[in-house]
Formats: sequence, structure tokens, C-alpha cells
Amino acid sequence: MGALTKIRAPRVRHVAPVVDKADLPLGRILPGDCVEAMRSLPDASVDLIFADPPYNLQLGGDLNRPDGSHVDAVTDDWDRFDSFATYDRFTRAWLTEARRVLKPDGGLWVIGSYHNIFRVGAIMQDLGFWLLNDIVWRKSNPMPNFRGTRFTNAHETLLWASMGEKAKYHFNYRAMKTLNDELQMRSDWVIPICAGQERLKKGGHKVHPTQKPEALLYRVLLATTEAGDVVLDPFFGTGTTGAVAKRLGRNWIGCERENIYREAAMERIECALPLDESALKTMQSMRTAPRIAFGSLVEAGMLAPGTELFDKQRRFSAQVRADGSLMSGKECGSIHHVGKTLQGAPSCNGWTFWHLEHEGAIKPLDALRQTYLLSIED
Amino acid sequence: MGALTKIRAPRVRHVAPVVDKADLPLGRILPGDCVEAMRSLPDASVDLIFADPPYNLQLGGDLNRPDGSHVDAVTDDWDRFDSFATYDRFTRAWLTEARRVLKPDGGLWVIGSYHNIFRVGAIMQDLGFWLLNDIVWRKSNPMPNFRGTRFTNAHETLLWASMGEKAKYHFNYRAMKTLNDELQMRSDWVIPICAGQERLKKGGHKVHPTQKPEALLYRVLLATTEAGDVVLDPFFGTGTTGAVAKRLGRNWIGCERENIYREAAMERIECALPLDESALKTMQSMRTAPRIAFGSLVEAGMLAPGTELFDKQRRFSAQVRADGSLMSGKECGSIHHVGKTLQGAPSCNGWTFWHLEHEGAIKPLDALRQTYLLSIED
DNA sequence: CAGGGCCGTGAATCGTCTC
DNA sequence: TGAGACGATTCACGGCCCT
Repeated sequence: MGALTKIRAPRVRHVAPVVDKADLPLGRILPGDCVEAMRSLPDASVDLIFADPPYNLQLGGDLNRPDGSHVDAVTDDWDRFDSFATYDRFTRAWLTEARRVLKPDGGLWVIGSYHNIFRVGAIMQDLGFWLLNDIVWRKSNPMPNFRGTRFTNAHETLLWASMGEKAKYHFNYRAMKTLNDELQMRSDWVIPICAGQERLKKGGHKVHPTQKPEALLYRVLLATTEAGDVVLDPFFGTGTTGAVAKRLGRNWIGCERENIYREAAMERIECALPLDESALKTMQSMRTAPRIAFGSLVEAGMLAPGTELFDKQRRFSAQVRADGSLMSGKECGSIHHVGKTLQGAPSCNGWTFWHLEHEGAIKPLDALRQTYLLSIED
Repeated sequence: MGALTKIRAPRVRHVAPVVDKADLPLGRILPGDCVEAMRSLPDASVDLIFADPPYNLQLGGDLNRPDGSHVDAVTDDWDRFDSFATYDRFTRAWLTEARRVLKPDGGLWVIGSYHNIFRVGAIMQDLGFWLLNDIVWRKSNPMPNFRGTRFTNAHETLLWASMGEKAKYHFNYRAMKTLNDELQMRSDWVIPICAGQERLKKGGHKVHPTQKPEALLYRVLLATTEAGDVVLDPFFGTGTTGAVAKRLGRNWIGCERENIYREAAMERIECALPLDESALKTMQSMRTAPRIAFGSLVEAGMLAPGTELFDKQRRFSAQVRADGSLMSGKECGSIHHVGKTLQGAPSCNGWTFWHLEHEGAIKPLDALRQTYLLSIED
């Protein structure tokens, strides 16, 4: 009953544009310490942050404080605790700024290894970020463990979080499913390490020790941003995030202390070619597609009142009525409601449950909806 | 020169047996809270701890599959914590006791998901445990994400740690490599979830909501314990750790609060069949096997002084001398040193580099070492 | 008027084992 | 052979009423 009265305008993202994009340093790399650099950005101005912070731990090597001063090598227990504490302070500092500049429906990605990721993850939770997935980047060609003392360290971990437990966030479910041959994308991604042509080199040496593969960023940005979104990378390095953002039609902002990386990144991003607009269009999920009321199919004449509908096994049948409601015996209501009640199920998707006979074949209602959707596009 | 002076007795594990195994409750499940239960164990008495603590899932409402059926979720009391702070206190408490009962060269494994593993990992580091690997258990058949709101949560994480940065630990590199078709075992393991015959059921319902697959424990115990070691599981559940420990000839101790799980576990472990001894011996690591000096082969009469050795391509040759040193032209020293110098290589494993002719066939020295190893066993 | 709670509509599944 | 069951799951969202 009354299905027609429920027709709504297609939903849009209704986070108020507090910040004008023109006020943001889009397509620029901010020099200096990332915490300082982020301070120059307004609150709630960024859609996504991708961060590849220093793993800086336990390498017997260097650890820098947020202010850039150097921490002496860690030898005894006291120093070890001191260094974890220092790393934690550094992490809390940049994550706090990240949180400030992110929109309420923004997303955060951080990549790390077992040296730092547990500290980062715990601090993210402490600051109120809500973990959505931990993603395993499974390297198809990892470095072997030469000394045979441990398992080959063949993966790194990415954390994906929203701003809070109840916060909205963006996930292009349909695009990911398409990318994965019509199966749901899993939390483990097999991607080769960055090598060959893609690896930036100067004088035969790699420019950056931990350059990430573009395929990794491609999947991250495709999954959790829309074209036109603003993506911030506080540890920009040689600009993989910027290069992929440009290709995918996303805006980007970087922070990077090292002059040499900034230069390499800008040069690289200049060369990146944006995909054209039609290539950028991704599969939409039903949830974000315009919502179609069943009644509008009747209204449009695609389905005559009185048409008989069946479930696939023909255990149930029902009749379409002029107002877009369904009737089956004494039961009447929406296609979903009648399907649910007849089955005694907790819920029912009427679009896939009900079928109709058309030229001898049985088709689900959903096929009709697809046809209708195409007819009203553009 | 003077290679004989370098001959050492085969190394043995030289952690003093502070505790007599007879004083430990081997093959028993201690009832009650695991922290209390562990208090009854002596200091430094356990070789390995495998822990599967509550994950603190914080589940919301009900979940139905698209077909309307209901998902049987983990709603047990033991998985509910008020806050991260409460969970952290709990974690610190049991990890502290775990640390006390572990031997200085003991190992710790903890399994978890993104809900808890970052807190656990950070606390492990804070307590002084040294992370050796984070292992990804990639489920071949995970539960899908029915709502299409995230990536399919297709893995869990295991942390493997030693008692400290400089602490010794046990890793059966060779056994892992054998298990993995002569490739180094990686940090990501593909193992199916526990289902079918293996899953303990009572009245058609699963006995424990989160029973782990035996294949997982098999790999953990094979990798990081020796036959006869003492393995403790503070969250014993239905005793997967005990069952696999028994199969592999390891001693086990469990802690479990729930009477019903203890009973199911004991019954299950009774039925587990230990592998026979020869099957267990097949995969000993060269690294943990007693170290053999080349000279001892000469000493044992397995190799006569004067025997001619070649590299595989017969580019180089050398003569064995009575003291276990090698001579090739003017070059003399250990089998490794001479091999290295002749090739001009930075290093050389003499055991695999040098070969000898025996009954018409060419065999590497290593084959001789294997024979010798077998002869001195037991 | 902000925010919490209730309610109705509606969108959404993969691999494996059992019967 | 095919239908059904099921697994550590932080798994929707908007409108409206009520405080």
C-alpha cells in the first residue's frame, strides 16, 4: 500500500561543505614536519588520509622524535621502554592532527609492519578511531629470511578506520567486488612489491627505501574515496599516493620533510596521466544508486496491474495492484513485506524473491528494475 | 690452521633445568581463572605458551544471512569487557603471569583479530616480549560480509615472541621448509577454519564457539617446540593445543574456567593418537642439531686424511689433513675458509661446497654429516 | 532543538561439509 | 546430485516520536 508515497529523491552525501576546496593546498607538497604542516589545514577538510609513517623501531638504528631530534640507539631495557614511549608520542601527535583535519565521515589508512603497527593500532583505538578492517598486503615476491631464523616476513598490515563507532564512512563495495571477479574483496590482498620500471631510481640507486606499489594505493583509493575527494598523505615520500590520486581523479595534498623526496615526487606526479572520466565510472552498489520504488515500475507501464508474481520454486504467488502493492490471499503490502510474511522469514528482498513470466521465461523483478534504471539515466 | 683447536662438543640446550617436570601438572587442565591457575606453576618452567584469549568482539545486533537464516554469533560472557582499559588490564595480568612461568628461552604465541590484537601486541612489547613474526592465518573459507559494508574479514593474526631482544628461542627452520615444499615458510599461512568432523559438537550444536583448527596448532608446535617440551595454554577451551601436543609428543598444561569445556577437552585428548617416534625425528633442523666439527668426521674414521675433495664442477680440489683442516695449494684452513678463498667469495658453506667421490658417485660433505648425525643420536 | 530509541523498509553471501 | 547449513561479525538507514 502507498508505495508511491515513499518515492524519494536520490540520496546525496549531506556532510556540509564547511571548507571551500579552493582554500586547500591541493596538488601541493607541504614541506617540514607533518604535524606542523597539518596544522595549516582547516578542521574537517579532508576526505581520506593515507599514512605510511616511519617504522623506525628496533632496527638497531635511528629513531627521531616528532621535533626531529635524534634518539640514541636503544641498548638496555630502560632505553627500549623510552623508545617505545617516544614512538608512541610521535604517533599520538600526528594521529591527533589527522583526526582534526578529517571530515566526520572521513577515512584513515595506516600501513606498517609488526615493529610499529600494534602501537599504531592501539593508539588509533584510544583516540576514538573505529577499526573497520585490518588488511594484509601479502607480497607475492618478498625478501627471503636469509639467516633462517624466522618465518619469511612476507606481508605488511594496513589499518582502515572511520572517525568513530557510529561515524559514516565510504566503501565502494560494488567496485571492489567487480575488481575481484564478482567475489567480495577479502582482507588479504596479493600485490607485488614495488620494483622494475615503477621503482624510482637515481644514479642506479632507489630514491626512497620503502616506495609503495601503485597497485596498493589504487585499491585503497578506489575502495574508499570518490572522484573529486581530497586525499592527504602526511608521509608523502616519493608521492605514490599523489600519483595514484591524480590518475583516479582525486585531489591530493602531501607533507614531506625531505627536499629530495619532494622533488622526485613532483616530477613523478607531473608525468602521471589522469584516467578519462568514463573510465573512472565504477560500478555502483544498490545502496548508493537511485532508489526505485516498485510502484514506479507500475506507473511507468513496465508492469501491468493484475500481473501474477511467483517465487522461484513457485511455492507462493501474488498479484500486482494499481498502487504498487502486492496481494496474496489476505496478505497485502510491499513486495518485501508480503514475501517476508508468506515465508515467515525475518526479512525478504522482494526484488530478488518475486519473479514474473515473460515470453516463456521466468525473470526476477530485479531484472525489470535494472531496465528501468537504465531508462532514466542521464 | 689449527682447526682441531676449534672442535667443540656438540652444543646442547644449556638452560639449567631449574624445575623438575615431575613437579608440573602435565596433561592436566587447571580449573578457574587462568591468572590464578598460572600462579600455581613455578617460575621459568614452561617452554612455550599458546594463548587464544577472548577477542573483545563488541558485537551489535543480530545478523542474518541474505537467505534470512540467523548467524550464531559469539555472545558469551567471557568475551564481554566494558572498555579498552578493562581489556588492557586483563591482558596485562595474564601476560605478566605468562612471562613469569616461561623459561628464558621460551616462546609465546597469541592469536587474535583486529578487535584485540593491536592492544595485545603493544602490551607484549611493553612487558619486554620481543616480536619475532606476526603470522597471518588466511582462512580459505571465511564467513562473507553479508551487508557489503566492509572487506570480508578473511584472516586472523598470530604473534610470536621471545622473552626479550637478546633472548634465545627455538625455531625449527628446517622442519618448516620441509613442510613448505622446500621453500621458506612465509608469514602467511592458508588454513581452513575448523569445521566438519574436526569440529566438536554436542546435540548438533558446536561445543565451543571459536574452536581452532588442529592444522594451525600443528604448525605452531612443530615450528617452535621440540618433542618433550612443556606447552601451556592459558585459554584451553576444548583443548586443540592439548590434542596436537599429544600427537606431537609434547607435554601440555591447560587452564580453563568452564567445566563444560574442560570435560570436552579431556575426552577429546584421550582419543588423540601420538605419532610414533621415528615420524617425529624426520625433520630436525641443522641449526638446532648438535654442531658437528669437520674434524670429528676425520676423528671418527668416516673420512681418511688425504682424501681428495672437489667442488661440484671440479674447478677446485683440496686434501683433507689429519687435524680436520683442508689444504689446496698454499691455501689451508677450515672447509669453509678454503672454499671461500678459492672462489674469492664473501662466504662459503664448506659442507655443501665440497664433495667427495664414493663408489663412483659424487656426494657433498653434508651427506657424510647426516650419516654421522644419525650415528650419534640416542 | 539535539540526540536517543524504535520501527519499517530494504539490501546483502563464499567455501565447505552434511544429509 | 542438489539443497541446506554454517563459520570470532565490531555488517543499514532514515523517519519519527519522545525527552
